[in-house]
Amino acid sequence: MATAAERLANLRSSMSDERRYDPQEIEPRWQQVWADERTWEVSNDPAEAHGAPKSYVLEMLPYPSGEPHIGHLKCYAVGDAIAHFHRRLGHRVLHPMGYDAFGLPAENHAIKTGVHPRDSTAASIASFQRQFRAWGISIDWSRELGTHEPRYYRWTQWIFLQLLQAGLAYRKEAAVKWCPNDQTVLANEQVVDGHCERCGAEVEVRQLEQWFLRITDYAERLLSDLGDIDWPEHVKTMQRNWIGRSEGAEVTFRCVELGVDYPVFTTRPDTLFGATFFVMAPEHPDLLRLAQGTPYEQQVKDYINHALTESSEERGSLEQTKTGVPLGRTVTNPVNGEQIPMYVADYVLMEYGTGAIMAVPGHDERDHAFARAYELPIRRVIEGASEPAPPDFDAGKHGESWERSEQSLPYTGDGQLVNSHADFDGMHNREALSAIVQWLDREAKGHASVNYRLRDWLVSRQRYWGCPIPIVYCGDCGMVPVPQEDLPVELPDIEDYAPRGRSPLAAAEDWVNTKCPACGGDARRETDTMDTFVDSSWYYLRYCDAGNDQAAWDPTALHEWMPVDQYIGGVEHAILHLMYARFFTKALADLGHLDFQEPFRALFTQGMVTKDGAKMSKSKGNVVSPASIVERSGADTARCYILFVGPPDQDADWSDDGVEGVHRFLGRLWRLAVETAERAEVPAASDEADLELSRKAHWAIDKVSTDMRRFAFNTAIAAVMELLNECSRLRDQAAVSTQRFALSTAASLLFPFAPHVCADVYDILTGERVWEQPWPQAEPAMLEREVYELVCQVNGKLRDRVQAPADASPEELKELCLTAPNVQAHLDGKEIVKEIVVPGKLVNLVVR
RNA sequence: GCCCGGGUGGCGGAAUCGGUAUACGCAAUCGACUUAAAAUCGAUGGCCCGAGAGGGCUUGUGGGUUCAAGUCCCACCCCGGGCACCA
Repeated sequence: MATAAERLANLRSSMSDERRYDPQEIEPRWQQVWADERTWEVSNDPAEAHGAPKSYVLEMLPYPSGEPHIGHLKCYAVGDAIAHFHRRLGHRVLHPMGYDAFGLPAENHAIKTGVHPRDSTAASIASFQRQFRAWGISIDWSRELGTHEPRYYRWTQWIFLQLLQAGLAYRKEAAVKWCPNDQTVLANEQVVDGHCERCGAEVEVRQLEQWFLRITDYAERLLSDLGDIDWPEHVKTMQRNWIGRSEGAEVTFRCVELGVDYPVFTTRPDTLFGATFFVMAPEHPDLLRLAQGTPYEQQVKDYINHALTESSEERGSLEQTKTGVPLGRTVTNPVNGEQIPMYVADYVLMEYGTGAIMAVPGHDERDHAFARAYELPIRRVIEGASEPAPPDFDAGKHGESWERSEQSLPYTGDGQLVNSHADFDGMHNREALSAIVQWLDREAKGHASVNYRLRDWLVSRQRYWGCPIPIVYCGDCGMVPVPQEDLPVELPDIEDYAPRGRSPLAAAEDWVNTKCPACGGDARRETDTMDTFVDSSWYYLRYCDAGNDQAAWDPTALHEWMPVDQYIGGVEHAILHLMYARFFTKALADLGHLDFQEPFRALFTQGMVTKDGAKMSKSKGNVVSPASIVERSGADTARCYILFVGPPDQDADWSDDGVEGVHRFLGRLWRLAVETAERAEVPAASDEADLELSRKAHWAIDKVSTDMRRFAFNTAIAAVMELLNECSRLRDQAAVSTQRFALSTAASLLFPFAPHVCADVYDILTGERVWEQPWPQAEPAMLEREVYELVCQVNGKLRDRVQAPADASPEELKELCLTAPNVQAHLDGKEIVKEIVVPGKLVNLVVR
């Protein structure tokens, strides 16, 4: 590499009259330096840290499909800026990269084009690698991984077996979405309006044996530990809603005829006296037994069959009128001994609570709608103090008694209990709630209980392109885990990976037929693969010790780096990925493999990039390719623009004109640096201008430093623009040395956003490497001024501005304000009734 | 329906703790350089009135608190996102 002086000499001879900012020349040159010297690699050896604090900066790993898009550029531009900033603050930064390479899109693409997913994935990964290098992202490439590589998924399988051993993985029959045309199970995302995304056939529901992970065991901790992490509030709220904790009671209703107890979960035990019927979900296993021998037996069978084949979209529709069928049986309401009729209805969900509910039509909208449809009794048991009158209420006719009218039901608010029991009537419902639960507890008819919306995680996929589940089925031994030393169970390299009936792997006879690890007899492999979200639930751990082929990780390596200090990614992962990763961390910690509870200490979610206000999509033809921008304007321009256009956590609209503006700015910086580097040392023509430029540089250091910490990259870049504008304005008045200082400071501050041109500018001006310099420090003295502009207001309106000494007393400031010419004009004989003096800012005179 | 974001010039946006609204950039207009254009450099710029000095108005709408409100409070309108028969 030529020295700065040699390069300047070259520039002089090659472009005698004009220097052009040429990112195509600058960017590869610096990328080469960083690649040759492996600048961004970091070791796990704490001895090499020299006491520097660690910082793990991580962007969500990309799903390699096709070319990187503009959203990737934004994500990695944000992450790289933070990584660079932390390095310059003296931290040891881990900033790795990998690929979430298994999954349905690659497989569907493969089925469509006939290219094997292995090949299309490899091509896409190569394209991501090229782009990441071209963007100049500071990645530790020594830790690169792909979740589809056996050396990675060997440990995914190991984790699965750990969970199995701990009882956190289990098999259960479950209803899955089935496309009768493609003969395959579909993921929920592949079902669009009840139809197969690919062929359009109507989707059916099938009962199949599936693998689940017991995330529900962790519901409470996943909820409560949200308090310990620095995540955006809206993401935490989404997770809270998804976990959906409800407090209430479990209450037992007995079917005397059959002698069976049916517990229900309710959040409103205070309305128990208003329960006038009882409803079970169509999937409830006892329905046929209950209906047997009653006049409703056939109706119940028909209803169940119909309900189970209906798609969840149809069933879930709120508009749909409530349907159901009586079971011909009754249960006893435990609080008053009433016999209430039992129904089956599809508005009750089997997966929540106990799959059965007590129906209180007076105080629940759904139960009310059902009661109206089937003419069931509706009883008021709570009276609100300020219930709104029904729209058709006529005060003259009914007096004050409308509250008791059935017209105003259902009422879901708070109030006093009525029509319940002498012990509870008149009580406020909140008090009655706990009183009734205590009573139930004493009578052994119920108890306080908590329910969650969160369901266990269905992880099996009947698909080819995924991590095989390391299980073998033996005729004699049953289900046998593959021993750890036999891992990985490699995904066989089959040609016919199109799904037919069961998993495509079932057709790979050589692979499926195996020996039982326990008894050595004939056995068959599990043919389902794992959901891709399993692969990405632990990759951040593997980066810490990516080369380890003896274990998933060495605990000391994790101890060194985890948890991730700053995680960056799109909000679209607010629930699934971020919940699964938290679950894995907690489960692995419980199994003694980790010594921390939360994987991501801080989270930043970046906004979408749109074009003309719309999401970019191939069908709209409004896709902006990062590669073409980088080719035309350079990576520095592309990265800076995407951060300058607006706050990075908000959506941003792409504008080609805006890109031009940023490109001009970088060009101005570079040209002014080259010109200044060539100038001989000249003292300041104006000491005042010289000081002003120095001050502006220190102001920019201060401004950019605070903006970096609050992810306000747009205003940080604006501050460097202001500094550069000042450099241009004062170029002939300030000393050349001050110019050099100001320009190299600009480059130093902008380096996290535009690393190539800033490395070049810094080198040209100083001969030093900017990434090896500590982050600049503003001198406090340079941030203070001896005079400032005092704002003079009369009655809160700005009337004048005067120069005020920084150390002036409030009295002096008031006097200064009074002498301001335009203030005088507005006082004009009026009486000053109040004076507000805010030193450093303004004086406000209130006159009458 | 419920829960989150957001609404500021022609446009993207700034205003960090209630204290100069419109930083920075784009687009625009004018000027310099040029035979010319591009590139570059310099200047102007919220709206209305005024020759100017200056004045009035302005942060989705309507109210309120305050010496002072884009910022706080109340009510409403619009846009975007998440969840949605979870008992």
